[in-house]
Amino acid sequence: MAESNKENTENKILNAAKAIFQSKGMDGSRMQEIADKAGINKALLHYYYRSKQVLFEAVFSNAFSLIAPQLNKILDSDLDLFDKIRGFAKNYISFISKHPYLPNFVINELHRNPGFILKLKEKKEFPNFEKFTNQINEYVEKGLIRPIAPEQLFLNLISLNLFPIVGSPLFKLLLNLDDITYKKLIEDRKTEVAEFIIHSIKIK
Amino acid sequence: MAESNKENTENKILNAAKAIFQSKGMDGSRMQEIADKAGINKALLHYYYRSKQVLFEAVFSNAFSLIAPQLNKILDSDLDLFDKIRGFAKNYISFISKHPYLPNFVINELHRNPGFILKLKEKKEFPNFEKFTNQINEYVEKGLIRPIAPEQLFLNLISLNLFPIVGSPLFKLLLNLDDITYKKLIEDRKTEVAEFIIHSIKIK
DNA sequence: GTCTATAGCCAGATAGAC
DNA sequence: GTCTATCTGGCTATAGAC
Repeated sequence: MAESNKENTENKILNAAKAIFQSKGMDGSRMQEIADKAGINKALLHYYYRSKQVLFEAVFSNAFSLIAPQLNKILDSDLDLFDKIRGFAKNYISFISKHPYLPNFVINELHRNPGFILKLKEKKEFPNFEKFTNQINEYVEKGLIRPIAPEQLFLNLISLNLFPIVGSPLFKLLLNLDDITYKKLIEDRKTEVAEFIIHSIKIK
Repeated sequence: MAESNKENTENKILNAAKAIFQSKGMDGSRMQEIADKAGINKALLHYYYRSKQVLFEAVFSNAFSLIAPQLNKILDSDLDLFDKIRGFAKNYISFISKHPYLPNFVINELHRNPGFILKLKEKKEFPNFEKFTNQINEYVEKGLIRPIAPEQLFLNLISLNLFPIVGSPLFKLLLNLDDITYKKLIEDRKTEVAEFIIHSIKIK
């Protein structure tokens, strides 16, 4: 029970740590709780990861590395701009609905520990905006869309897709909606958001 | 040095607690740090607020009660819909730029402690959507804007305005922009966002 | 590799003098 | 009201047996 079990335990730890850290953050998480969730004890947790900090960084780094490829998959594709926007809304909302803590987790921890920013800048892959930027400028020149800064369009695209999910507890409260009604609202956005953006930029 | 100083100390405590809690959250904040920032010691802090939890709830409740009136001020005004959207973008981005931690703080703590949701539902004032909803439906009927669910327009309005500020560390990293360039991008949004929305819904 | 037991520290809370 | 000193509990981390 050596090698294969080691893999097994390590995976159990990472999954447990991911669940706990992503929902409670670094400060709100307890090593004991992670150990319990992984079905082991604290000492073994420290045997695999010397410290809470090290374990946390493994989880954070992993979480962050999910984001960029997911963005690239669409931004960097060969689709027509309007289909790209439609595909992004449809896929990204599904993706984030499955990992609803991810964006807030990353934002919080980047803020809590700005040191991460430098670390990430060194090693990680970032989304490649060149194709997306070129495409937008090209569409503007051809008179297919009205002039807009690619960065602004990107901010709009992400904000419209992510924030209603990230901020769902707040929105539910403000709009006074129950879970089911709100979920339906989000489901509708898989098409709504794309149409909203396309209506805004497309020249008829 | 009784009454007047009590007010004074209590204010110093609340301001210090607000600053610490809103940037570090409940779990990441230390009573010692709040005491230091208020220029007093821990014992006095506990004299005014029996426990960390009580102090935190005072700060949270106060933070939340800033949000609704700020929304109402515009949603519930007598402005033309398009001016309302323009006014919202201009004012709300300024407001949030001054309190950048507020939305995330509220979202995180609502998630961390869902008990707050019930408490808030009991006592707090919420934004009044009736006027806004009626106005949208009226504009749709008159053929001034294309059909859109008022809730979706609300989500779009808030998301476009808030998320680029809430998620600034993430966006700076993804777009690889320095603080000054990003700040300029946000500044531009005070007019960009409104035009983006109006282009999307207005029938020419 | 995995466990039990415990060291050592840190933070919230209180006692009690002034 | 405000302070110094201290209690108490909980949490990270390690020692050491199996």
